[in-house]
Amino acid sequence: MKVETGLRARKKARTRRALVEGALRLFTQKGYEQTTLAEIAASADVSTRTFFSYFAGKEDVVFFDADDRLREALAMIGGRLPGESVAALLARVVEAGARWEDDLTGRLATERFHLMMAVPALQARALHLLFDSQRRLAEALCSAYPDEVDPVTAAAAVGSLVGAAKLAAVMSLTRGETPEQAWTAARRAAEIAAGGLQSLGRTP
Amino acid sequence: MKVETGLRARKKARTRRALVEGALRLFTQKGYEQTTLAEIAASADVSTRTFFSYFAGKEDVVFFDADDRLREALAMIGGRLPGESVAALLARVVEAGARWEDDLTGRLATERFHLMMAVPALQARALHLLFDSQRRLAEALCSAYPDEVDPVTAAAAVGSLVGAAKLAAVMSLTRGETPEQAWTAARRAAEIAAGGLQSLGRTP
DNA sequence: CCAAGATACTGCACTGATTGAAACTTTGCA
DNA sequence: TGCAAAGTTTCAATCAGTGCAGTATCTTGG
Repeated sequence: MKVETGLRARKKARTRRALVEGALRLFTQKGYEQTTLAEIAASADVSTRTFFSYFAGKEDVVFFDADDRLREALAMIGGRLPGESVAALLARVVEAGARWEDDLTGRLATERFHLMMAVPALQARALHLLFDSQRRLAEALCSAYPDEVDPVTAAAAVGSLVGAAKLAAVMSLTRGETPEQAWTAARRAAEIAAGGLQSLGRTP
Repeated sequence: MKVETGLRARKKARTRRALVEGALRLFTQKGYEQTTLAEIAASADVSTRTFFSYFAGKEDVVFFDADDRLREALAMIGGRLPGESVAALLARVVEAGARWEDDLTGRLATERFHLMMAVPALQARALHLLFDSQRRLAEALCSAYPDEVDPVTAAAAVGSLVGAAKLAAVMSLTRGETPEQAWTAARRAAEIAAGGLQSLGRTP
């Protein structure tokens, strides 16, 4: 896993970033579907055809950092602290995800939220990515706790936590709340999920 | 909500069914992306344009019964038994979903599974549909338990249960297990999620 | 420093999904 | 029967995505 450093690699990185920035700017300016690939490519001074050697499709530009984030989460699970419980580990992973910062990510996070809420195609892509991530996280969890966690348990743990958090966050945003409130809702939902549902529906 | 019965309505229903059957047959025969809308339309003796007055897109044919199933689930939540706990109600809903039968649904369930596992576009659509359903189920849950369940709790309950079940099912299928085994995995995952994750990762 | 060889970029043609508009046909009903 | 609504078809246009062939640009071994 060596870090590329040649001229070629630097140029690629610059173009990639130009594509992301241009695309996100255009998307928020004129709307996602109103923006054509030709315009995005033009904004980064490459041909339309070249766009596809950087991203597999129009939607993927928006999730340019998904790979890195997943990689980080997987690394955290792989390097779990000895004696740490599954719940505690997953809590750490979620927390790290919430804090993720990055030149682009930080600056564009809010716009991306709005885009995702507004554009069905992006919602679908987001869910798909998130789901694939869950699958890989669950697998990693199995490997990290080979004696204690079987595949179904791992799926239950990851799916339940992420499922609860995601739904709570989106519903919060749909209700018109701020991204901060959404994060709070997500954490609370994750806690509820972690604690189990048995007690719900009878006033405590 | 009256049931249409005229010639017009019967004809529409017949065409719709023809489109679904033709599409599913072609999909499993030659593959999803290898099948064009023109072929699907031809298989039902309508023009390509007309296809779009029955379905919003190519992917939607595959999920022709999603609406009905959601409607049923919402009705069950709306008519919850007095005194029934959230967990018990949701368990009933899941169970009813698992038993869903229908001329087409039953016959095509397995093929649909295979398609969904194989075609990314369908996975994405499925997740999106499922997510929207979750959102509406959570809202219904809020209304059904106005005094005991706030939005975040409802999201946590639905998201956690569905998230766990879905991930477990898909991972089971990915592992090459049968649809029956996948259902079993899903139920077990849902139980684990319902019971909470606190205890995981320490040998019981 | 230079020639291969590998990579990346471009233009072009083409398939196929999706949409809008206008003309036409069928069905429901007075 | 004859009109209006609903449903279809035809036609044209847009745009995402893909395959291909040729060109331009790095990287590397010598």
